[in-house]
Amino acid sequence: MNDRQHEPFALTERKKAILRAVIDVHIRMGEPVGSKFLLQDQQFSLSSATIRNEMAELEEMGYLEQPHTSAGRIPSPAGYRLYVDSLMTRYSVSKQETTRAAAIAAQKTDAVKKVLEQASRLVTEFTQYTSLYMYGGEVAESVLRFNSVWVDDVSFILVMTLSDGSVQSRGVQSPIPLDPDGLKSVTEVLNRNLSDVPMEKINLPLILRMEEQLGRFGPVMSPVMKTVYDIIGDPSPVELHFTGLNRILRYPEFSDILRVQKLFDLFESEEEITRLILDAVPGQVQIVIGSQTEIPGMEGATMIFRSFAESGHPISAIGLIGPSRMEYARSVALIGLLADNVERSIGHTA
Amino acid sequence: MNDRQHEPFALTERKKAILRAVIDVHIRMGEPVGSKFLLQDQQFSLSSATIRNEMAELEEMGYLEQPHTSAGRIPSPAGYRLYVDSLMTRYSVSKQETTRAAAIAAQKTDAVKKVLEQASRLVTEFTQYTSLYMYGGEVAESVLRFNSVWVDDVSFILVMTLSDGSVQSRGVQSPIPLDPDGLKSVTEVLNRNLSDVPMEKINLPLILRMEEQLGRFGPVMSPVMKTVYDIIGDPSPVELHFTGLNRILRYPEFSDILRVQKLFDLFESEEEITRLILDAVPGQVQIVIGSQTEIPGMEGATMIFRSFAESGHPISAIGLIGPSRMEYARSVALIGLLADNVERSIGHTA
DNA sequence: ATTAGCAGTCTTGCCTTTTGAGTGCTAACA
DNA sequence: TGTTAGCACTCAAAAGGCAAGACTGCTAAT
Repeated sequence: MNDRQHEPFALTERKKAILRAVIDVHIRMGEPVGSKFLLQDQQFSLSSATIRNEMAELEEMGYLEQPHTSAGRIPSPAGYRLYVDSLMTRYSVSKQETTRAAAIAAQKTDAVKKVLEQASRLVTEFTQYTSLYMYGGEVAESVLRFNSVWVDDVSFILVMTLSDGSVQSRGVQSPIPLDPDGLKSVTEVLNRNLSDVPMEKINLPLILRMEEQLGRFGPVMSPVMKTVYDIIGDPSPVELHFTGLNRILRYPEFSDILRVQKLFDLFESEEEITRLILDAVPGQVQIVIGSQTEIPGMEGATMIFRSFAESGHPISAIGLIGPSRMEYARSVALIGLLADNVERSIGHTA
Repeated sequence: MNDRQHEPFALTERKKAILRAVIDVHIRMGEPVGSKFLLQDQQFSLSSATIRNEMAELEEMGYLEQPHTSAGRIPSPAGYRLYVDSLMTRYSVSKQETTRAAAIAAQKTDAVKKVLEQASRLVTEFTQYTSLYMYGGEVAESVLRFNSVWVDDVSFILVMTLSDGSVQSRGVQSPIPLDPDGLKSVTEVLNRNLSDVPMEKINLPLILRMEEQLGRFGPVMSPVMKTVYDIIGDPSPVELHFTGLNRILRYPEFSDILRVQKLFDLFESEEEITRLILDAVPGQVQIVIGSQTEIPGMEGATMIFRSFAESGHPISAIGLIGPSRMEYARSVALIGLLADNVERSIGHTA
């Protein structure tokens, strides 16, 4: 219907070069970049007028935009997208960064959360952007084996080896006096009836049957089952943590308090960001350019992250959030490096 | 030396009433309050001129200040101090608040941190201010007793009952094949040599002696000692967590991005706030009016908190941070209520 | 296809003016 | 002696006007 049958512009090499230059400069300076400045900053064997023409076409193609008529150009979300997908020059991590990151893999603590947190701290330290980590409530399906340690007449320690390989222990108060032999039979009954039984299969008949088998030690079941439920019962909700929230405030695009408010509302609700991570393909660095999404509050911000999967779906992640005008190459490389090390570390424990 | 021998003003009841009124109104409106407005808002049987005189004297006494000559008065830090100490009208918590808060004490999970976190969430939900909790690295002094659970030839689980009453377990990989009897003797040696021995007393000669006692199982000591060190060795640093950081952005006194930056820098460093809590008297609600301290970034903000002590010194805390213009009475009451419940809850576990 | 030159646009900074809220002071009053 | 009405004064904040400067788009020449 539109009469303007407009020969679509081709993305020539020269256009690419100019687009890259514009984005590079904008990332460095944070301000709209004009044809004249571009000319003297980067070396092009062209005149400013030609660059102006090219920039006008790049704008029509949707890669650049103009805050107002008499201003320079800034990259559009689509421009950033093209940039990160195929324009930017790779960054290779420094020796020092590699070494520091390796420390994550070195410590093989059981605690996945600690590893993620440390990685997240390093992200902020390296990049100076706000970093985040998601920690999925990795709830074991079932208890593989029960062991117990006798403490005194009314208390003992229940040690549970879980289906995910981890080990949890809890103190249990017994409502009746219990000698070491009694405890032994309790443990046996638990192993016989509950080994590798998922939570949803543990029902009242089963519990009653166990109480019966225990005879006079039956009353012990009540606190024991409470403890079991505590361990494999309710899937603790996904956690989302941020480090270096002050960092994002340093950028002029977030000098408007209203924008910061919206961004922090987004952080606080946790929901949107969590879903973003859960929906993404695990194992590779993702770049989400805020204004390309429908997520309120993400305008002008970009999130880079990589998630870690367990049996197929993402369960945890590390990443960063900064202005869309961001050092992409470096950020992507560093998230990749740190994620590699996290993966190695939590792989070790399994 | 100063010739101006100025009869010091007395803090008459009328002055108190006016000061209270000024602060009440300022808390509600957020703007400097003038004599005329005060008159029509609250009912005084006085003229605006009289109030002006009184306010001028209150200013000279240091309780009020004037942003500029032609503005109303705002409370000074000292004014707020007087207000919270003796002027404000008590707030009594609602039935609903009491009930909700009681849920904290109800769940007696081992995890102190979880309790603090939940309390912190409730603080924000109730008051709509940014809340925080501090969680002190409660490191046990020593291991009271070792128990072990045999898993397979090369791995076992070490269960340690600590001096603070808690129980920790860790999987250990053995460098040499180990049968159940071997594990038993390892455990015996540990109990004989390390029971209730504080970290600083565990030195190389002691470890060597144990290896000797173990004979061919000596090599097991290395991973075991690593685990022990992991549990009682390095005091994990004090943690400080915030909830509802977006809340503070809603107040006009924090609409200036520079102020917000400084405040968030303060949050991020954690050091100053941690010390504030550690230096305070535990067990009672503390009110720290930012501008009365030397802490950079606290200007215009007020922190209300209560800490929990263990053997005398503060180890954890919950609290909130908001603008100095804050609903003090309600905030204090709610922090008190929630802290009571936290105390009850973590008391139960001990 | 490229470029020089120029008119046109729109933000930004700066200065001045106006407005209005609130004060302090003086003089009258109970 | 304490209280009040009235008035001149101050100062921040808002509104308006003006000049500077940075870029652009377009036209015409190369």
